[in-house]
Amino acid sequence: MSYRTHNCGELRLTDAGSRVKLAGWVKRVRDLGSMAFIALRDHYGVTQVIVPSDASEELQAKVKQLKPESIVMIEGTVRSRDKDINPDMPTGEIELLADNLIIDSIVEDLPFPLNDILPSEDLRLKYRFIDLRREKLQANLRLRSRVIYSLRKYLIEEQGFMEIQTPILTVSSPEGARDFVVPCRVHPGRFYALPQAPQQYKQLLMCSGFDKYFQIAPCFRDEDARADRSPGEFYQLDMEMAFPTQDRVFETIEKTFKHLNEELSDLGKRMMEYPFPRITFKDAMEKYGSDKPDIRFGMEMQEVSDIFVNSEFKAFASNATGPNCVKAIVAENTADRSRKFFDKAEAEVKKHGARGLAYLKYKDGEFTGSIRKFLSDAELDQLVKTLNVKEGDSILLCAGERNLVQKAFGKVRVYLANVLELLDKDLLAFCWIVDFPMFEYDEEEEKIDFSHNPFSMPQGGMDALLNKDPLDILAYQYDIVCNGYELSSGAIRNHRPDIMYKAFEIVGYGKEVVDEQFGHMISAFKFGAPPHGGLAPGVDRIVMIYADEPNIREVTAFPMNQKAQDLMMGAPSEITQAQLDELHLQLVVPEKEKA
RNA sequence: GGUCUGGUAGUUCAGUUGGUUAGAAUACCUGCCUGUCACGCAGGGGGUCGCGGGUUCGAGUCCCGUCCAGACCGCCA
Repeated sequence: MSYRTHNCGELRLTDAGSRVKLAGWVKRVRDLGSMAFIALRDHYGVTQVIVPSDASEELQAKVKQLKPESIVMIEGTVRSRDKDINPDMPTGEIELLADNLIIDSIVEDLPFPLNDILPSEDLRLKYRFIDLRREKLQANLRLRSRVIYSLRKYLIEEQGFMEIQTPILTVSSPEGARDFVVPCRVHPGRFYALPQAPQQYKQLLMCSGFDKYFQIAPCFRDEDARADRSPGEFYQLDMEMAFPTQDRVFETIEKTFKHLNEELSDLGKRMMEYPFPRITFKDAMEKYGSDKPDIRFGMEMQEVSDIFVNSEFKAFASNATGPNCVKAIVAENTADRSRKFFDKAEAEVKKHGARGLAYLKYKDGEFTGSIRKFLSDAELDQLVKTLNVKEGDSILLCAGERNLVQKAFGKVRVYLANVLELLDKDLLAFCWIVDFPMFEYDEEEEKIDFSHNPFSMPQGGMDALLNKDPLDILAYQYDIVCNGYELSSGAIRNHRPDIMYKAFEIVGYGKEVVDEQFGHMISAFKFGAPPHGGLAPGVDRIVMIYADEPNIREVTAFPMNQKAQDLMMGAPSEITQAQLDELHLQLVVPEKEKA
């Protein structure tokens, strides 16, 4: 006995005349009276089954019982559809002439139909096992599997990496995100933590003498969700190399992504630039207002403060010096756009805290627009020259405190790209953001703090820590970005205890504190730590980009909702008093959270 | 923790200035139908308009509160 001889996606005209068995889900029944058609679906595709008018009464009666998503096994003969082929289906040239049909299960009415109109997300997530039957989700998860397989195969076979599993139950760390903690039966009052990333383990593996490590690593962070960020858990391609330079790390990753893109060539994505361009953190902020810029399109912010230092236009002159700035974006071929177009762009900067947005349209060699009358001819000439403005372009200008202008105006840049349809979904614009500052001034705490990762090697090493203004020191800290998504942070690590102590001293932590919080790391570094570094690109985000999905839940089999609940399984859930007792736990649940 | 948008039939949505018995599509049920492929045709059942309160002769619609969802900010070394 067998359930099937073929799957629902493989029969072709050459199979005509064969006797076959198919099994699957009833996608749809089209009952024409004495004859009926059944669209039968499985993981591989859809095949049309015909129950002819001369079929047995028993068979015809069974067809009447079928509902969408019923599970059936159907036996019959493959035949050509002759004139009635369906060119939109891979199996559209044939159909299965049924003579035997077994209903394995008749289903209840579905909570939502499996059509192109998506129901609310909480309903989709509650019945995820049904939602996952959609072709798009099946394709996304197949793609995810291909991505992971390709990365593993290439890193191991072509780059000499090895995959090592690190613990899921580990220790809580004071740095970074909030930990998920796990109580412990045999150690009352003590907790494991789930790893935010296998960061320390991979560094310790380098100290152990492994040369090139990677892992498709689950990571857990108790932080709030975004469209591109799961609450709770996600997967990283976690990597680390011994004795690398920053360039060597970049080269390894660039080759890995190039290979991945070749493996996925059927998806038609092309890399904009290879090797990936490098943009300093400072330049990224000045030009794009973001450390994860989408560089598929231009429209960089340009500095025009100097033009307005002595301007009669006080709104710009007052912002042209000191901590403030005036920046410009040239939007090509937008001089014919309506007032509304520019008003909406202004609403966008205001949403992000800027005071306003001025604009100038350049048409027939003349400027018009909101601030034309306040500017001198000399200033306009300089704008044209500096910005290389062409006939039909318009200039958007934003003035104010530099950090604020960068951020708000940068959002307008992306907003405009969307409105002007400049985003090519088949383009992969990878770039490296490099030279992150090691330290920054924390306004609230009124002290110097690490700006990103305290375990990155400062550029210039000990000499820089001893002799430079801390705020001028850069780190061997980098991000890899694609199409505006941060795929990963990474760094050449600080593997020298003396440099580590000194770096922590600058932000006000004594040796005792470092020893107490990072003792095992420092200890390992004292017994022969090689220079090492790496990064950890997010697997979910890579798949999102290739699947053209703006939401991470569309590339995850069983995602949680924004509030970090699994609506299907009901997690998180209460546990019994007996479980609490065994774990030596007492609960203090806030009144309003009680069920 | 905050901001914005939304919540009306199983599902997706419409619902005008507050005014008759809250509509459409789809799904579901019944009947008809021999080439459909989103099959078609005829008929039928299905609603605490998220919840609570208020204004009003009258509230899906206006006001207040509250709950839920998503996107964003904070947060994410």
